[in-house]
Amino acid sequence: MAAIAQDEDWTTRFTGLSRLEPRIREVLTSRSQVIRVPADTVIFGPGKSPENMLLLLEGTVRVQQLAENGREVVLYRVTAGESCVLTTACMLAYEDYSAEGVAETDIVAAAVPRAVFDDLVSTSKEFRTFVFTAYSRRMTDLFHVIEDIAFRRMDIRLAQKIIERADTGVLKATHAQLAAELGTAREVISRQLAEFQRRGWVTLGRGTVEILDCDALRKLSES
Amino acid sequence: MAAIAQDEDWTTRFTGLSRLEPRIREVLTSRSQVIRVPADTVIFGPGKSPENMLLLLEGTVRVQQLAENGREVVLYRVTAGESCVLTTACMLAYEDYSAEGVAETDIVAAAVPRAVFDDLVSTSKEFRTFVFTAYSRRMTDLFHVIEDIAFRRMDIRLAQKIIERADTGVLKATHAQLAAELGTAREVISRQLAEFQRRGWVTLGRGTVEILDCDALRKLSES
DNA sequence: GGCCGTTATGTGACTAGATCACTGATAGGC
DNA sequence: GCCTATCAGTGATCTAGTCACATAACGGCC
Repeated sequence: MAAIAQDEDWTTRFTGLSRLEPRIREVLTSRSQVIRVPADTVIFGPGKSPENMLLLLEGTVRVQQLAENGREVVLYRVTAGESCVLTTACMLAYEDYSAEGVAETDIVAAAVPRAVFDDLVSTSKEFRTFVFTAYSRRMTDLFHVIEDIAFRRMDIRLAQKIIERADTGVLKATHAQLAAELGTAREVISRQLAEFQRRGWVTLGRGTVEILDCDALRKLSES
Repeated sequence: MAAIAQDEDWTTRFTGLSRLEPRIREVLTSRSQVIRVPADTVIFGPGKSPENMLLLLEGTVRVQQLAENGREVVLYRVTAGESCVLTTACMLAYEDYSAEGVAETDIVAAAVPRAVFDDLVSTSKEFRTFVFTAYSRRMTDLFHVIEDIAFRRMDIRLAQKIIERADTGVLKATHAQLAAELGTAREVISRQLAEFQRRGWVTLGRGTVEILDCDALRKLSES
């Protein structure tokens, strides 16, 4: 996670933008602004549509759906090198959505103004492909979320999530946070984790889940 | 639902395309082909990506998610005057999706070849807006589906679906079809409908649900 | 170190929903 | 009038979500 140099050509950090014609690259870098946003900032959400399309250079944005009763579910994450299409979506059209994007870490992003975005879409085939690919990927992500929620068992989903988000072998998250990830209730997570611990797959601590038997978790998550 | 005249300018049927410049309109109509597809045809799906973007002139396309265990859930419907963005999505990029689109009725659509689509996106701001609006709308639809599945009770969702799909006061659908709409099991629907009938809100027949008390259903669906 | 408010987790009882394995009912074709 | 789909009803059982709590661990602060 290298820092961004002041005049670095960050376009090369995006798969899909690497082969832009120099002229387009110039437009993109010169007419957009690199911004920094602290962790936990709400980037967009009901009643807060951003002016710009964001291209994430560093950090991750968590996009989640909120329900009236306070429960949540994570839809997808935007990581460095990806664009936040939802931003584009509400920038260009529809506003009636109930999802919000939150900076999960401190963030560095290129903010591309609406007009520049439109210009680039119309003049660069590469950029068009980049944008449409981003849309498709998100759609696909949403399909997977729907499939998971509607048809997969909680234990399987939890095992999967633990593996996915525990890079070091220890996952730092409370049961409540995991519940919000998966769109379920905290008690459900507590009980499932207790069961995993009983089987010797994990050790639980306050705010942590330590993986003992990754293979067992993986096996469950693939069943 | 008037028939399509052979050389009709169908672009006016689409909100968002009505103010196209004549040159663009000409490109769109002359370089795309009006096709007819019988009901129940799979328009796209895993392993079947179409060559063209479809603009629906008549009929509806049901887009649904399939699970391995045979269960399904309806994601959204594309109606006359809308475009099938998923088609665009898989046309332009990503292929790994598990949703499929099925002609729910006989269909008349304008098939816009990939090259023409790309041309139009780059040359017409109106067309761009049209495409992005379509994407946003679908995204929003998916958010609602997720919210429903994750957080709303089955009885509420069923009441809502009955009202939504029973234009004449009688809904023609089997319990299994309603279950596939809502992503649940047939038995769950049968029991819920039995309860609605017990309360005097509907009368059930083989393959039909007749609404007796629409207000009661609406009240439930809004709670 | 002991006190205290906050946050995190544990647990029982209950309701809703999903699954399984059936049975019974009805329409339509012959 | 019979046969065979297809459609609908039902009990038992399991998983998941809800509610109402009881404990337990941490992080200051005196």
